Amino acid sequence: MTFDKTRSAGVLAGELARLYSAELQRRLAPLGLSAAQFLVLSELWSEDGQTQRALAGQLGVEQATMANTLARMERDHLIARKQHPDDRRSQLVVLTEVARRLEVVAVTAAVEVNEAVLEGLPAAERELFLSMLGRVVSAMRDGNGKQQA
Amino acid sequence: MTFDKTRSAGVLAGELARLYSAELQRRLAPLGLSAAQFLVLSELWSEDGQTQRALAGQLGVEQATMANTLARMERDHLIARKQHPDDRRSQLVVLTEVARRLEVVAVTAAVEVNEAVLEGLPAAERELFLSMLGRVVSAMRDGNGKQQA
DNA sequence: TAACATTGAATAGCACGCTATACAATACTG
DNA sequence: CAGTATTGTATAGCGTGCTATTCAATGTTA
Repeated sequence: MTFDKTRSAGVLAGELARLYSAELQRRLAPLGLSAAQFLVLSELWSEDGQTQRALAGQLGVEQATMANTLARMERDHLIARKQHPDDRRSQLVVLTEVARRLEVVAVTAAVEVNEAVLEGLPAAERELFLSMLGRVVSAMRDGNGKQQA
Repeated sequence: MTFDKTRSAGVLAGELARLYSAELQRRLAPLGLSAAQFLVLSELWSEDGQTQRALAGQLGVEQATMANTLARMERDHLIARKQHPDDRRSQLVVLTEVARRLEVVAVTAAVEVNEAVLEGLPAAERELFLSMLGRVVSAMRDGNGKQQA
């Protein structure tokens, strides 16, 4: 009755996630960005002026988590907030000039770190690995393991 | 110049890790255990009476992280501390009776959650996926992406 | 329209990662 | 042996995830 963490997909994914985010953080730190902030920015680079709830939905985190992350990003002058035109509860999150200028260099760094991760596998297996990861995540997201659909 | 998070091994691993740990947490909560605490216990079930530093090493977390986790586990009566026989700086972390009794049911739950993760893939691909994850993690651990060896 | 439900956001409080420090005990070295 | 380095823990402070709660604004409906 033992648990072999070296053969646990969950544990291995957790360790990979920590290693990845440490390395990305190391690369982004000179730009004044963290890994989580980078993900928010990458959504805004695709489409500026989104709502807090929309951003949380895109990245799959809770609204409260996004609220805190955005508060830190506002503090660090990466984003600003604009009144929503038709809903006074809501605000639109917009990029600052500074954040807009970081796109190319930050995306380049992130792409490189992701390539470094895949260097642990022979080139021929890399696509398959990404596809498997994607399928596992999707299956898990639509309620794998939960009784009721 | 965009970043596709659906094809980023790091982002996908992070999401898988969060989904896994939420599900495991859901299963372990009735036992009074969290996912991180389960990992510590699983080390102690293999070998009781380890040092804090040894536990941190086994699980690949920093000493400070382990110190905090152990403090919570002591608070929750899952572990106790015993004087180290030959080193007065150090203590041995030992299981409580309560924690010893949780082994079978907790390991069963964890195994089931890990099986649920793999259900996202056809049976024939599961071994390969675990092997790939393991190789990627190992490569990353021994300084992939870092300049100096 | 008045009452109720829903939605967007903020906040409190917790877990668990991290780095940086501090301190005592032990080990090494001149 | 004295002085210095190393080792084992603890603690402070922070980021980023979570749930639960609150509050204002908006929608719905009797």
